[in-house]
Amino acid sequence: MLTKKQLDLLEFIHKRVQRDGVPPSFDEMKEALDLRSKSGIHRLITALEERGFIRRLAHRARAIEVVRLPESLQEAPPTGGFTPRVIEGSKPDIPAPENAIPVEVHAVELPVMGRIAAGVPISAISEPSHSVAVPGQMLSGRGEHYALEVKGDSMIDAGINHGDVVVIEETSNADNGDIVVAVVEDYEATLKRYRRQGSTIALE
Amino acid sequence: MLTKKQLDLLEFIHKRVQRDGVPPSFDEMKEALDLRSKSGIHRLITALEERGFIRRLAHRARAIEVVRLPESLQEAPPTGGFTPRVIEGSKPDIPAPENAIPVEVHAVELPVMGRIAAGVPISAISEPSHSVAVPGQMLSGRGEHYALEVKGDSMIDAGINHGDVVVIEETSNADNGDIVVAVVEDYEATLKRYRRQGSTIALE
DNA sequence: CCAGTCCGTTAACCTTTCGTTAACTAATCG
DNA sequence: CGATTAGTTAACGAAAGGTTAACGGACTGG
Repeated sequence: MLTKKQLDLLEFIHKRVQRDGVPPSFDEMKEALDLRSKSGIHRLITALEERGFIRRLAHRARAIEVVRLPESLQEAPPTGGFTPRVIEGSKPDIPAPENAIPVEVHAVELPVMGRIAAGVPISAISEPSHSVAVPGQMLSGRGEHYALEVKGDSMIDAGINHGDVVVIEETSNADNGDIVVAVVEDYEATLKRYRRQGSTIALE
Repeated sequence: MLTKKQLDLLEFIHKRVQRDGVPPSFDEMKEALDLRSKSGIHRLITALEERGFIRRLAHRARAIEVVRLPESLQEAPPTGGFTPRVIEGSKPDIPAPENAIPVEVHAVELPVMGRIAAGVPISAISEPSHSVAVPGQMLSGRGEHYALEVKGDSMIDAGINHGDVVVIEETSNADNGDIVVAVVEDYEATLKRYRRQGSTIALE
């Protein structure tokens, strides 16, 4: 996903944030990568932002935030790390009630069918890649549900950010203002807000 | 699902990402598969993408990401790790497998302890009001967890909106940049970003 | 045998990445 | 306000990387 340079820079930023709590300035990054100019940094930053690894505020000094790390930089569990693999809540001991039917299941496992762009359509809804547990409260009871991972920030106004997982309800109709999955040309999918005027449909 | 060639390429890409953190270029893949041309790689890559094993950004250098692996390449799960499996679609009726232990619980019910302001402190963390199911992926494995409902929009930059439910991990220390629950005067709670400079602590 | 798929190859072509210089604009601070 | 610091943009060339079209061989299932 990243070139060597991009990875190097990302790693440097991450280390600095960890150490100082403050992201480095362009000049500091320039030094770190042994460049003679900030322009190169600017371009790398842009590439990292485009790929969803960092988020930033234009024109603000040191306004860079590492959003996610590639697997290769993931911290080792020993200290301070966050290990999403171990499943352990506060009440891990569900005492397996003998010959009891699981009365109320408050969560349902939904398959994550792929990634979807909030804005620009990207590669299609494909095969389930993995699954997430979703609180029963989020399901409508009608229709099938599945999940998609969101790529990009263009639905940020609706509180849908890059990396979020959205739960989709399959339905045969949509109301004005609903957020829908629009499938373009049978293989590209995108998240849009549905709006109908008379007989025409607008996807915002 | 995959041809031998496709599998070989997928395996190679995966190994390279594991080893270097950087996906291989077309030329490198060409070498690895002992081809004389990048075109073949291009075709294989397209096939892999079509089948949902990789994801990529067109025209971007090394912008390939392995999304999932076929069973034949699956790594042995490290002790304590877990491999999320697609269990269920929408149907909440789990057939109650006879004399089976609930081996893997992918969700945990967490109590919602009240509401919290993102910005201005509001009424305290109180009694549990109800509970939500939370995907196991969101828990860290250490410490107790509970949930809070967010009121207000001042953490919107961090993707935390009004009405969201945040999952809190109880811990004895915080790192710079972490978002923490700050309790003021023993009864008011608020969500802030933690920042330490030398011996002083700033809550933004 | 034909149609269809997979695969290897050549070669031209286009786009991105990268380092660099230099000028410009936006925030910050006294 | 003016000086300073920090981030932004344009432009250029070289190198690296990705895309496309076209030809042909091997194989498979009607």
